[in-house]
Amino acid sequence: MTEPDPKSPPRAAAIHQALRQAILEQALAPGAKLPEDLIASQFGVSRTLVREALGRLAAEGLVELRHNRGASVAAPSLAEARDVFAIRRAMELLAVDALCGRLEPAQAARLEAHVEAEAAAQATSGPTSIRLAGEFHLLLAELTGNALLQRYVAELASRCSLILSLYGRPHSADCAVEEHRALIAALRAGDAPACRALMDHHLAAVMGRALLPPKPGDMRAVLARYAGTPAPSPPRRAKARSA
Amino acid sequence: MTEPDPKSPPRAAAIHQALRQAILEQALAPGAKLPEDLIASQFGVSRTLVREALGRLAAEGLVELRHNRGASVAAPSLAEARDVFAIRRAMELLAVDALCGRLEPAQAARLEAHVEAEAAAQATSGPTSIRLAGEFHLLLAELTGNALLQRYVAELASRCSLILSLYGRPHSADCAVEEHRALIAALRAGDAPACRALMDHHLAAVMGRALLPPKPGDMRAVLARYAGTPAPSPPRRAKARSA
DNA sequence: TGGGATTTGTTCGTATGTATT
DNA sequence: GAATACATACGAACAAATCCC
Repeated sequence: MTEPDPKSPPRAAAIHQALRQAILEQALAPGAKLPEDLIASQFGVSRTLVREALGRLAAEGLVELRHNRGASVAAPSLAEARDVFAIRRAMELLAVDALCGRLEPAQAARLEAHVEAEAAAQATSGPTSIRLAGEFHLLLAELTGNALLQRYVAELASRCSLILSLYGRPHSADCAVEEHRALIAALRAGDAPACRALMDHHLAAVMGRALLPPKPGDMRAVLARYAGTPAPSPPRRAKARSA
Repeated sequence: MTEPDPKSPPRAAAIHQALRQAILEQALAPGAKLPEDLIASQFGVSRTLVREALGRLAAEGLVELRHNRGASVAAPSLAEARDVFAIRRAMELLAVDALCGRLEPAQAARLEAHVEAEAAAQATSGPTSIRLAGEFHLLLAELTGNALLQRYVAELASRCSLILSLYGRPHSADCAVEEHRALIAALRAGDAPACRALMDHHLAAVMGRALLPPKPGDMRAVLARYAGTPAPSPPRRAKARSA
């Protein structure tokens, strides 16, 4: 009416976004039940919209939907974590390949401004720092101009956040800023191998944080899983759930 | 209880699958409207289940969902086609990387049996031949053991089919069989560069079919679009519907 | 094992928004 | 340009399944 909204405000998307944020911030822990009725009353809407939002979240892998048994926050297994990481790595390498040597000045400026914001937030706000570190990768995907890649990276990054909240350390973004800076430099220089290596190392650091939780001793076994080789530990079963 | 059905029959999934098949077989042409009421009565269910199915199809990129304007079969632009192809290429290269040199005998046997089925169908049934050619790629993804990769490849292959039905030739699977055989050989030999090159060439052939449609004359204009340059043909409108 | 409370799956009706004459 | 016809968005109620005691 009098409001400047060009599109009508999509109501289901608001619920979707709110639940998504709650999950990623661990306000809703992995495995937590998500009763439709409760959520509906909490948001002041009917169950229909909640259902739709839960359906989308399930498509993104953030919630698990069991027939006649309702929805719950996803609790990915380590095997699923490995799958997600492998695909995220491929997608982000695709992004840097597309950008390497083709970065326009305005795009480089956006990246550098973002990293500066990261550096600024690093000193003060913890949550903001984490959020910005993740959004750097979204920005990379966006700059490729490939909308589908952007969607996939967003989805995969979200699942990574959930996985890190399950298995990982609290995520110290200390190193991330420097690694982001180095990547931008390599992109500007058009050094494709360096770009790939930097991105690879950067993501491997994230993976490592997820896989070396309590005891540094089983690092080798954990890495063996990531490599996909059942080599030195045959009696290990792949059913490691709820650990 | 007495029935062997391990899961209850998900009714929405049936509608989803039926619509999906109808779209991929071009029984529903790109751009065609999909009225909830009509589909609901056709399937003998309420509009709610149809809505859910349409939502999933929209998440897969097979239908477009405009607010307050209903659903229609997706009609991807050439820019979207380029995006989909680029990501599919990365995903399938990831699959061959994971499989190269690690193919177990049973897995290799499955692949070869599939290719033999392709060869057999090639002489007789056209639709079956097309279906099997696509399922070869799904089988590759499945053999990696990465369930998420499998889902993504399935999704991307579906969108590719839709794109080919819009812009491509009728798809002659003649060459595919030989290319599939060559890829299996390279996977067994553990020749990673050859694997990547073969898969790359194979997918590039599919892309090429989509991009050189009726007249070889406007190839340049088409390629210009793919490059992302609006250069030589500004008066073209993107409204090509209901053709 | 069984019964009741709770939650989900589904249907149908109404209001709102869009396309058409 | 306004009124009509139609399709969609959303909500409330019914039926079925699950969970808990």
